[in-house]
Amino acid sequence: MSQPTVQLAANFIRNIIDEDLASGKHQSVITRFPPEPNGYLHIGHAKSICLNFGLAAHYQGRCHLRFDDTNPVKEEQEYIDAIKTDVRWLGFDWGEHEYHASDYFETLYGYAEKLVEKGLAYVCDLSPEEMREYRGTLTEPGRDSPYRSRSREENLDLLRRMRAGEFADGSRVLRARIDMASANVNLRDPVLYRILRATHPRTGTAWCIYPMYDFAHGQSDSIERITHSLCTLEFQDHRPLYDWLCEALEIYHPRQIEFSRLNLTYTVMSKRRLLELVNEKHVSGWDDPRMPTLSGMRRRGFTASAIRTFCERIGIGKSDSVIDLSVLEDCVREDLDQTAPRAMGVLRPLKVTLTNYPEGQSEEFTAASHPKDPAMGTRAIPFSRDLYVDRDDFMDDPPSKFFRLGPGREVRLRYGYIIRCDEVIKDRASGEVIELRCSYDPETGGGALPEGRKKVKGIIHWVSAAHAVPVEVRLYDRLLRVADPSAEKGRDYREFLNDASLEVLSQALVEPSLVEAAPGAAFQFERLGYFCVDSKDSRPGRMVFNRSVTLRDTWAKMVGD
RNA sequence: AGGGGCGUCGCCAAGCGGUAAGGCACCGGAUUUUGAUUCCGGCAUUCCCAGGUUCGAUCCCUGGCGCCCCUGCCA
Repeated sequence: MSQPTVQLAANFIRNIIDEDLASGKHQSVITRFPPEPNGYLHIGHAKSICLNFGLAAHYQGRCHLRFDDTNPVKEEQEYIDAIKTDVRWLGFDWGEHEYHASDYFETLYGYAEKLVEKGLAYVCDLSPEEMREYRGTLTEPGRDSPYRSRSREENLDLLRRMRAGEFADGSRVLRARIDMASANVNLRDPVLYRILRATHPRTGTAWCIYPMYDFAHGQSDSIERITHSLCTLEFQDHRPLYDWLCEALEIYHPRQIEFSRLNLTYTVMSKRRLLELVNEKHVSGWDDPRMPTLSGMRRRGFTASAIRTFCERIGIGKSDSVIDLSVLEDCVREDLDQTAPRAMGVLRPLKVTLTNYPEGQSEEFTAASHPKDPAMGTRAIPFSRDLYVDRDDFMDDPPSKFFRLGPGREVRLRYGYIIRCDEVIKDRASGEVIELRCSYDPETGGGALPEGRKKVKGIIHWVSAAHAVPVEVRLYDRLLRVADPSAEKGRDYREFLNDASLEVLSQALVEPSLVEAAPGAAFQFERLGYFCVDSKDSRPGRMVFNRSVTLRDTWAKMVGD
């Protein structure tokens, strides 16, 4: 697999790398994408993936895929597999460089003994509650643990027995001996190892002690000779510890650089919240098309290319940001406009009978699959007396600017004839419009416009009743009703879930050329939006289409959306 | 006086002492058998505020103000 070309806009991290290369500090660039396999990847991860792999590609270095698998109680093989699938789908290749922090458990343990031998770590018997007490607060210094002054010999003995499984879970920890009075809480003798009897997806029950993030991440970076270790802003306070450990251990010292994480309007991005949405059944799963997960977006019909473009456009910085969903949607439209074949589909069918078209007769029109790309070919569209158009394209009492059907109004059927609405049939009881009786102009087939005939402004899509394929269409909308739930102080994002985020249309009809469409295939339903065949629920006899994104709609905007 | 960050157009974001890139959004207009696409044009005399240094400051200094993160044996 070749790396996709990733355009990299200027950003402060590139500036740092340029300086490091110019000064000779580094000859090449090695980055890494370090997910914890405790959930599915989301678009925020895509930002990190594109950054890390993009930088590696740009500087002709390399990027490792490394699983930060140091907490077996939360991590699962299912997530490891899904993460690899998603990174590959996004278009990146880590080659031989797949690593796991668990690959380094033995080395990491050796580092722990080294720290003990240098008098820089000790085994502490404080309970979690006691430790919290001793830690102090943000404004008050902590106090030294009574176990802080154990001898090296005793610490080494205790550490070895911790590893050997002689102590109960949670009864002791290994701590770095730094400074209980530090203004940076992370430096108040942070825990390095805890006792935890859990089956690890890769190491099974080989270990009963596991290193903490702070004692695994930087060390793994060091082992892999990562030059620039990029992470999100919340780790800034950990950098002094990252640096302290590299110095104390006297090992290769990568540079940690932090950037701001991605937030998108109308959704949530943390794995914790996404897990909640899944567990509480607000969505159908991690790959629900409303989820900001990569698997959800893929199923929604967003392309890897669009997501890469998005990650390039939003840039990299250090200020808290919330990116407008429209940026992502624009990337999706930009990509799909070029690649998606056109087709016609009617979402909410309204019957149209052409009173002057012979019963039993039919004909075919040839339609281009793409208005600008002849190479995409054409398809045949059957036409007959009985048609369906979308209910949205008819108004009983339309304003003059409404260029569609209404009593006495003329409109062109896309690729077909101009028709005029002669009669509106309503249900006697409900008053609902149930049929339009129209007449067609035989001189106007396939877009023809006879001399002297005035052009009609409106063009609408349609399907032939006898030829159309009944399908299910799922319309998706924003997950939340508010743009930025974090701005709603003291309120839970679940209060803002959008009840209308999924609308299932079971009566939809599509043109017959779509029966062959494969799962995942994307189309533009003309005048409506981009749709793809659902990769999970679509069946040959009952196809399911997901709306990826609507087309821009200036009419909807005019009438006030 | 707890520590660490951030503050350039509605949302992102370049900019690194020489007189405010770009994208999205928004507003016009042209083309159009998708009210789509495409195409033209508009959109920060101003960079959180106040002082200072300088011939000149968004970029340097000082002092404010606002927002975010940190007290897991999570990552």
